[in-house]
Amino acid sequence: MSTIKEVAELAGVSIGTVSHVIGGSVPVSDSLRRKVLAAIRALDYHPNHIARSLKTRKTRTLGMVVPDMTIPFFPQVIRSAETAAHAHGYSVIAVNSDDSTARQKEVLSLLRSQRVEGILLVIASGHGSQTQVPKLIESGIPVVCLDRLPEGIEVDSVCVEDGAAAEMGVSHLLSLGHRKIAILTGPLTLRNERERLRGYKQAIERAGLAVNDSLVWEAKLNQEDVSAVCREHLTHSSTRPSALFCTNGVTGIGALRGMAACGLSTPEDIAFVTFDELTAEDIFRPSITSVVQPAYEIGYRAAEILIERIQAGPTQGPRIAARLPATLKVRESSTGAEVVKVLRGGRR
Amino acid sequence: MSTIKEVAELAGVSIGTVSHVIGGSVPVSDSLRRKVLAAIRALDYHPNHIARSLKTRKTRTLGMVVPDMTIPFFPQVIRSAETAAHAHGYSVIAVNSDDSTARQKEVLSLLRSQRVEGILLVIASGHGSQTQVPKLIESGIPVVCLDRLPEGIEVDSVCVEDGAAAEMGVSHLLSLGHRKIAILTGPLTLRNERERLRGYKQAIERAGLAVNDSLVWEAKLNQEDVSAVCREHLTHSSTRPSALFCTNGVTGIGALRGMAACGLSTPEDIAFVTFDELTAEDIFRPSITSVVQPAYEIGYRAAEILIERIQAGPTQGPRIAARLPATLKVRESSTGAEVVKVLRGGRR
DNA sequence: CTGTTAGCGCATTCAT
DNA sequence: ATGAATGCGCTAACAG
Repeated sequence: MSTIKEVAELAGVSIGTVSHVIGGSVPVSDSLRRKVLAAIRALDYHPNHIARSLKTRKTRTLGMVVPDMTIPFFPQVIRSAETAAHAHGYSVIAVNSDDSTARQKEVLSLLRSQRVEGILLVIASGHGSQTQVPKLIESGIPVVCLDRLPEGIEVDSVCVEDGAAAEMGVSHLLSLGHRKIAILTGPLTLRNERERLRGYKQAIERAGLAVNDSLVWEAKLNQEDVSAVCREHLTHSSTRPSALFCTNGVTGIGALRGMAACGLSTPEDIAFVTFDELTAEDIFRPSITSVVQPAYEIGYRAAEILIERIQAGPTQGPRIAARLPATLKVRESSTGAEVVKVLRGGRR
Repeated sequence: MSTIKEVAELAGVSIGTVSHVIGGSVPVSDSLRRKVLAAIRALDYHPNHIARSLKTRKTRTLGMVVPDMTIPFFPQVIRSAETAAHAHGYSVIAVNSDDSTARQKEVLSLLRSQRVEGILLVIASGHGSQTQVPKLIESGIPVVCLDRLPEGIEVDSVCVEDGAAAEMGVSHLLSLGHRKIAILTGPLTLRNERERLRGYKQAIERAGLAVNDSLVWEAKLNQEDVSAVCREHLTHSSTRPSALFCTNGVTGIGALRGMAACGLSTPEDIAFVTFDELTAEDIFRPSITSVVQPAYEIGYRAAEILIERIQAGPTQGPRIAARLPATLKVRESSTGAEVVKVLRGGRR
């Protein structure tokens, strides 16, 4: 791996000149520029970003932490963040936290050591407090939280309008005549899960019904736990709800599995609506009514906000809290029919 | 962001001593170590990897290039590679090439500038030659190719036994009595697509049939093109095959869409088998018979091989070509029944 | 055991 | 327009 020095020698100029033609900021005569470019090609020279960063104190790199890239929602967000970053000359390095606060701590520390200029963070769902975040921000590394927002921490954030989105899904079930609607959430340690639960309650109460706590089910974000919780609540037909609303894709898939395990199917036995799309709904049956998040926009906006913060410097401007509307895609799991309607969530 | 110097000052020791307690290689007295540790905590000090890397010429980082993380196969591979890397003290930074050779060139150059110690590469499918790869290897950066292997280039590789896997899928259709079996491949510029096609032909010929070129369909890796190709071949019932084999998840989904657009369904009108799983097959209908790749193992092995190469130094040992067996999951799209059988691909 | 020092490769003054 | 010199933060070799 050749260095700027070798390029300079081969071109017969000083390293300063080489640096100038690479940087482009300082003018260089055409003859020298040509020689330098030739030498660069001859040596297959690739500037050492490490050294450059050490000098300039800029890495042009964003860190991104997600719980688990194999959950389909996240690759979409990462990719759009990458696109936005790229448009501003930034790269993004994405890492998994395994949805563990301990591991999240490790990767944040790693990202810090790598001197990323900002961090896009989807927090882990464990109980650990998110004290790292203010530390990061204090120390000059802007953070934008996506999707899942931490408690009581001043930080820029981008997510869907959780409450309104959930309310939209549940209202849809109510409008279909359902009165006994259960909700299956992920860990309520996550604020967005609580928000979605709030939206559910609001919809129920607006319909003049009372919230029945025995219809509020909480599960961890893994298939086993979700299925177990479902089976526990679905075995007895007396207590069974007529409809089920799931607050995310993981609980959504798990619930369908749990229902299948109980010999129940949707929409025949239980009407079903979930956050997030589970599959190619145009092909597979039952097609599932979904509250769809604007995943692409969430990632894109988050990266843009982050880069703006970076470029604005450590200004203590007001925190940005972008809330994007979700879309309700009505399919047969709720209606029983194969009609597909689309409702846009209102921006409020 | 504090530096080692500040830590040293606060602790009242030299920067050498701080470096020693961090590195752990050189013994330090307990009293000093405690002081240093306290200073580190007090300052919330995070060692600058940039500076460290510049000095040690090691980044402990692997680069990984995939065409598109939103294709479900890739996040699995990335995650397992990350797991393997982490076990050896490495991080991985994954980037998308958008399946474009031009963009791939850019990101490889970027990765090189970032001085990653090795690269896991899933090549783009365009026509561009992969001359970058030998350059990378020559210059001391080991490369392991996954999934898609470049032409005529000496490089370590890990992928599924493409030919055998395809043959297994097609043989399954033959065993069901199908005689007019079409194959829908991705770009045949990709060797693995050609290998899968070879497996198809082998199965057909072993059954004593002749390969009919009009049943070999090729499409680009995007929904529009795949659907168009399908519709073109499926509209006339006279030329319609009784079964369709798709060589990857993208053409698989696209084909199902194309079939739906022609008013055809599987398994009733056309038996269907595809590489890769398309959805949660235990829940949605039709469940699709799939040739399943060991995604986790592919990523894991690839990372292990790469790290071994890195640690072995620029030895010119023999190239490793790991070929992993696929699994055939028989479901209703081929059999019409809801039985599920599982056949393991033989390791040969 | 502890401290001192010389670069790692590069961008950037500051001269010329 | 070009070049020489400085130092970013750190590790490793060495001296004490």
